Amino acid sequence: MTATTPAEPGGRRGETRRKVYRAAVELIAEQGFTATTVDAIAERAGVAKGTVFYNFGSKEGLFSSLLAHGVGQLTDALSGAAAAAPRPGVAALDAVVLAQLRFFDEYGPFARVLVAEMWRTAWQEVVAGLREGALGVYQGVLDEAVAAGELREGLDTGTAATAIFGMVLTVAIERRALHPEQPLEEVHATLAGLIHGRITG
Amino acid sequence: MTATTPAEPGGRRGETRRKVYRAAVELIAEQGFTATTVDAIAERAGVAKGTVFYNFGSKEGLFSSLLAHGVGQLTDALSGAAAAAPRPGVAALDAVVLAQLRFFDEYGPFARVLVAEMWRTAWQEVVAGLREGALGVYQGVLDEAVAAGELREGLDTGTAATAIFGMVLTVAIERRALHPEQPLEEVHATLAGLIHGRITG
Amino acid sequence: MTATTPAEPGGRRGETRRKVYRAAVELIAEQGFTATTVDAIAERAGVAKGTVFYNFGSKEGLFSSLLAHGVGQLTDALSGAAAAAPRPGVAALDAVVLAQLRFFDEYGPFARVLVAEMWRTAWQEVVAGLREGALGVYQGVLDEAVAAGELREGLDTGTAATAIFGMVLTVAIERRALHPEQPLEEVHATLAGLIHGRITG
Amino acid sequence: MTATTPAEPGGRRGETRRKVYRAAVELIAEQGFTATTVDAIAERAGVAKGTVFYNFGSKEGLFSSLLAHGVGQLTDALSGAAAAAPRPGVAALDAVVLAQLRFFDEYGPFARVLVAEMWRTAWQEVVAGLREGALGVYQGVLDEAVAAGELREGLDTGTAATAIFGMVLTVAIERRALHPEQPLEEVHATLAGLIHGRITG
DNA sequence: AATGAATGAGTCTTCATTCAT
DNA sequence: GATGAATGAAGACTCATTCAT
Repeated sequence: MTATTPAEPGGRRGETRRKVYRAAVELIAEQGFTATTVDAIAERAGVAKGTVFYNFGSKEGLFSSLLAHGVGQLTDALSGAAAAAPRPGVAALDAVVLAQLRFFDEYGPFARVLVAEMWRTAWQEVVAGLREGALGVYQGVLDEAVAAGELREGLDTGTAATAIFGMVLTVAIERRALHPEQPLEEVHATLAGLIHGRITG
Repeated sequence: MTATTPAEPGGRRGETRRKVYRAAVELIAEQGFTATTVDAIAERAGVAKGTVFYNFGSKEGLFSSLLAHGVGQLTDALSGAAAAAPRPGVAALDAVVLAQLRFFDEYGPFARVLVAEMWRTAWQEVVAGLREGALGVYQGVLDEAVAAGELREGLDTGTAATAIFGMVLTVAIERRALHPEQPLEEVHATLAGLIHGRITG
Repeated sequence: MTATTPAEPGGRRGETRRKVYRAAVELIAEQGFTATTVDAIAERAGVAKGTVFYNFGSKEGLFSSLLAHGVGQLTDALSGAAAAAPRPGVAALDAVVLAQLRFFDEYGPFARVLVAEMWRTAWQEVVAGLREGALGVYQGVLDEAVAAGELREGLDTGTAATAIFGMVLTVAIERRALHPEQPLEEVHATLAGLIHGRITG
Repeated sequence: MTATTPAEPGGRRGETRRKVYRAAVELIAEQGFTATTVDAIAERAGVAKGTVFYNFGSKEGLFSSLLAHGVGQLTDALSGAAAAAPRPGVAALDAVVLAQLRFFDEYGPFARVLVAEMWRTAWQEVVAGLREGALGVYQGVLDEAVAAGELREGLDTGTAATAIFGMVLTVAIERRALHPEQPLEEVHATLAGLIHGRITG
């Protein structure tokens, strides 16, 4: 069994991996990837330093596994919201935006990690996963809105998906950093208004 | 200690500072702040390593000076576009968005630096400068659009400014990374359409 | 961080610590604290540079640990001599002086380190330890001599202890540097004569 | 005119040298030789860094010149006291001890510099000067005391001179550091009592 | 006589990674 | 499976010294 094989979640190893994982998420979110040392991760996890390497192979291995996991959860949250929306199109879009806001509200530190490390060439696979996952959800919803005639025919939904995702991401980070008391719904209303366009908001 | 004194731009010192500056911008943009070594900066600038410290005090000092400079230039570009717009309101907003796209098209690496390092607690002053500068331009334009009745009365223009800024920033980075051939005008049209709202775009 | 934990003396770690210790004492004694590089210590100890930091945390940490150890040994040597003296009072004082001379004869380099670094504000704890230890022995012996009527009633035994300690220290260093061939007993006789006073010597 | 030539004391150069000198003494006394940078000396002296080198050739040159100067002053103070003593012998010895205490009371920092740097192999000339000067005064006085029958015939006055000098030096430093309020006369009485010997004190 | 920008060898320190136990 | 002592390459930073002005 190699270092990168997850192993069955029940055993002693699964337990160890989980502890390391949790510690790593917390620390990297707090301080960023480079500033987080394996020493610190091991200490917070309550294991020896060697154990981290035994289980994840390398610091980068641990981190990319961690990023991929976060991206997966985000994708699940967004696609869940899209599916649960009463109607497709712009209404579903609003729901997805709200879901993204809520996700980053809960896993706020992850948003910062994502934004800070996303564009490193080392982790292009993760970005690719993000495109296929979270951005894919947005693009799907936008395509439906176009099909429903709610949005202009010929809209570049790929670019638009990136645009909305980045917009929500930035606002979510800033809210956490500068206005944590501002109600999520208020922020959501503002964003929805923006997307819906002038006056009509 | 002259490290913090800018020195007149003409002399020998000013010339050296400029060389170091240029080298640092390039390298940090290519590899990020942490991955860029002072050795590399000095080598590319064609000066001794000590010279970097003599002129900027520390790696962080160099970097924050660099960030502040970039933010200043960005602010100038945006406010120039706003002032030059034929009409205020949404038309001016479109002009500012285009200016931001162009700025990051030209100084693309800077966009990545900004997004990656912007939220470090170490550089909160820079973020503050960004708020007052670039985001301030957006907010001003939005306020005018609200006053002109082009946007919903009561819009939270602070949040909206952040949202649009983040949207453009994200799209600009992705375009450079994944679709560098895509015409800037096309991207601009997509973003403008999004902001102007459904159908109407 | 295990840097401050002494670790059991038997294991691998204890052995390493001992090697580093020995190398550091030699080198610092030869060249002084500042002039001694961690590189040199590691090389002479036959370990990697990182090992020094792994075990002692910092150069200063290594050094203060080293100083404290030396002070402890000195204190033991002096108090042992005081206890072993056939009679208390001035006779015991002579014995302690001889013990200090012998100690610095054997660990001569340590005397130079002590005298050169003793008054740095950074190591006030070590000086405090010296006061409680070595100087304490002197003061105790002097107090007994006063009580026995061998020394003037009301003598400031604190100052006197410092005086004698400094006297022996200075003489020991100079002897090593300039007259290493001079028998220790001769030096001791001179110092004892000085303390015992005029003619009577 | 070379860098080591003192130059006439009146001119512009003499003035500059004096400023640098004063700054260097203060700083080295406060922090020790190695910890004191030429930058700091120049800044406190209010001159450019290059000026220090122009006038003293090197940091070591400045320092050894400084040490030699201090040793000269100390020698003057001690020999003056010896000459002024009403009677030679032990009485003169007491006077010299008092003079040394007073000197280090006034130029306290110099005592610390002396004790910390005195034994560096680099400055053996200075130590030689100290021997010939300050220690020479002590030895002369002791020789007279022996000749007068006040001290034991055959006393090793060379070693005794070093012993008394070191004793006073150590006590002076400690007094400044730990008991600055204690009257000098009290300390002097204690030392004199010690040297005069038991009971008789 | 003085300056101060530039230098680069030399330091301490960090930290991901290895491996014997 | 897990450990933690040991490693050494790499990095930021210092500072005495030089030299063109």
